[in-house]
Amino acid sequence: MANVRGGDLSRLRQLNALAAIRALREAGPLTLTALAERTGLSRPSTKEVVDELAGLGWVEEVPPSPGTMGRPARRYRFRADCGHLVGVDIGGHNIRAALSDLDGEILAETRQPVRPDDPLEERLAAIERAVSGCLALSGRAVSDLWLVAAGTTGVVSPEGRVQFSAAIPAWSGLDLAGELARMFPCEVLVENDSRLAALAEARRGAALGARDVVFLHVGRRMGTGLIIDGKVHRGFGAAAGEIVMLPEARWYDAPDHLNACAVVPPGTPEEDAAGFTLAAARDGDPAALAAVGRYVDDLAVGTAAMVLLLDPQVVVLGGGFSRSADVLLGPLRERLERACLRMPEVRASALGDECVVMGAIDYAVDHLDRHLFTPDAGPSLPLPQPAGR
Amino acid sequence: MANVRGGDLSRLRQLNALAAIRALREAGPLTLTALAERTGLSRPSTKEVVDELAGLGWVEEVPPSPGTMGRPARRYRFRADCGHLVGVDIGGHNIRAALSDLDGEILAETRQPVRPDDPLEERLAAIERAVSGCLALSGRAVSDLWLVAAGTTGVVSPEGRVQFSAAIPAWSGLDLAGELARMFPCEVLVENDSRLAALAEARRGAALGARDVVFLHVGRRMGTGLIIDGKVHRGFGAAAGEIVMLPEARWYDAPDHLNACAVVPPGTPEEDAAGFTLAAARDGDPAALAAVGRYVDDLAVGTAAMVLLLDPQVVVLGGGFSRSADVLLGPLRERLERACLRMPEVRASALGDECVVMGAIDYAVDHLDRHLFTPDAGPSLPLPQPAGR
DNA sequence: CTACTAATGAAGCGCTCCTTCGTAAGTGTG
DNA sequence: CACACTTACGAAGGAGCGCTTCATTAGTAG
Repeated sequence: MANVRGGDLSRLRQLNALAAIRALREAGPLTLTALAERTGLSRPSTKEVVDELAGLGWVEEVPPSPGTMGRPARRYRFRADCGHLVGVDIGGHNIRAALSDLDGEILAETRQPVRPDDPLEERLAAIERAVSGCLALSGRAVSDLWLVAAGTTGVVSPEGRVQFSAAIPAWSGLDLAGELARMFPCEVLVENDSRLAALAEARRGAALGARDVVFLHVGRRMGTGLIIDGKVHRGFGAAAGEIVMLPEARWYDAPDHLNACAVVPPGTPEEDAAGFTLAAARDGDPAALAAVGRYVDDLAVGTAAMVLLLDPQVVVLGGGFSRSADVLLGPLRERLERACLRMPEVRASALGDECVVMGAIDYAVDHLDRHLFTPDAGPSLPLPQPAGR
Repeated sequence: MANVRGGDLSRLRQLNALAAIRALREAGPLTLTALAERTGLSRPSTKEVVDELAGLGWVEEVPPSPGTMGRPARRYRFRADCGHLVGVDIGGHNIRAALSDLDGEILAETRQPVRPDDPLEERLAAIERAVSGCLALSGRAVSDLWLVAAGTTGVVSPEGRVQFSAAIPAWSGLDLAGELARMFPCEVLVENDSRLAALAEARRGAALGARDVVFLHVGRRMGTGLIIDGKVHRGFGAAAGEIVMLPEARWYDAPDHLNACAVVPPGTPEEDAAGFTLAAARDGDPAALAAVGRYVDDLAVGTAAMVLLLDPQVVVLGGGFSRSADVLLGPLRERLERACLRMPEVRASALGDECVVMGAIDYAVDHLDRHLFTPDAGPSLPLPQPAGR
């Protein structure tokens, strides 16, 4: 049982202000009458609340909608642009950054190519370049940032330290949250990239609206992200989703089936091999199809374990190989049908390469919602003084 | 974003009344001053709130604690006895029922032996007998019941229908929630028994305080229950936790290792066989120890899958075989150490056979808390008119 | 019996929301 | 272009809730 605190009149006002903000964020610009209806307050009270919020910079008036009967009503909107969020995707070959407003609307995006064996400093510098790029593109200063959320490969500790990363050797052991906190004068969040990808698919992608989602990162490396009851599931030690480590789930070596296919030209670097097999399978090549079959056989084992255990509404196929989702989805569904008690929907990622950045943004938005716009949780309004414009 | 409703003064009073109730439930009898401190209200306001709650029957005065300096303060307590809950455990061989007050404090318990192949009517009658027994023992009438929560083996649909039960043949397809609703004039909840057992262990058993818990039901049949973020995880179609169905998890046939051991006397009925092996293993019999080793080998595979996937704080070993936890825990820990990224605590059930009934009670308490004692969720106070005494 | 301690109860104040009503600012029609 | 109609605005008056203050009461300690 969490909060036992009661409150006085000012608390009631705060509650009503929060309700007004939530209503405006959900339904866009609203007239006083419409807002009063949604919040359940009377019009005069609504007016007072809105005036107060306008004074604080959270809300502003927009021109009335023309062509209506009667006296035109003043309309107000939530100023999603009074603060900004940055999401970063730290991958082996690319650093992506995106800047959004408080509603998670993307305002700018950048990409910085890097190499897996780049030294630590170079990669950190690339992160800084990527974010600076976003700020420049959108005409904002670093002081406009309220929150930076980063997703990275590897196991991330609850405190934001990278415990171990197979994809980025120099990354293991790094206090990523600390480095980012040194870089940016605002709060910093760090999460595992697959978990953020899962969140993005659940919030705006292939699993829109679902509260229980399993995200499969299929590619040269395998990974998973779980959304449970609408929230990212981290686990007690932030190590959830690491089913790849279980030999019996047959995930770790699964991509080898695609690499070892006869259709791959000799001498192809390992990182490009699977692409040939998947392409050939799409064209109907029997050897490639067989290889894909063996790959999906393995993929389905770990996936079935997750589906049986969690009974998600949707399974989303993401990661590099999901570009070949047309080749993979059918066989995967077929095997899951046989193995699962209740067949979930199985869909391809709708966000592709943007998945992790989007997820980082959504994660930041969630954090804000919870800490700023939810009663009984944290300091509540009014905190980060929204800029005067 | 859930609730967008604001509220007026009466809402504030409701919030404060709820805060007072929660404080009293958490900390037992409190004086006005103590309650005022906890709720953050002033003393006069607290008085008014308490008076109102006393009028409604939610709260009552208790004698002041003697031997204090100054004028003795009046003390108040939450009347946990103003409503009652029943939990039922519907197993193959036993029907257990328990009656508790609104705080989940057990007031009476009964057990009715049944047989797996009993006809439907007989089993339903046994449920009714078990509950009547509790009512008689505690001197309550069926009209005092606010909520009945039942746990049953098998897959239970979100609506409370038993989809399939291997342990109780006649049970499959039954609209259990409907049957119970016909039996009792109050709200009825139905859940899978392993999930309720998991909840009990997380609330008052071996995993007390943990928010992410994996409960393993080890016995003649295998099952699991998941507590995620403090709540029972059902999954979208209420089919979560059915990892037994996955051949690769090697759970379904795992008990056979114990049944097939040489130490089991020939002619032993299958349901008693494992007991001999576990007992012999405790005495150090090499053949039995080897059989237990093979059993745990299999058990550990599915368990490792769950631990890797969910990263729980605690894994609880429950079910019939958990009476031999001393024999099982060591080998299981050893195998998990090797397989898992972060080793969870592995503990034996603290509640034993009472696990499911307790869980049913806890589930009912949770339901009440959410619907009655939490702001912004459901009808809120005052609803089921608490009895006058 | 007196001093001290701590809770009680009543009175007065301020804040927030509500309802009501007259006024203002548009559109549509003759 | 004036009028009726529609819809929103703004001010005024009233009720409910929580706060602070202070005299009073009911105990214990010496």
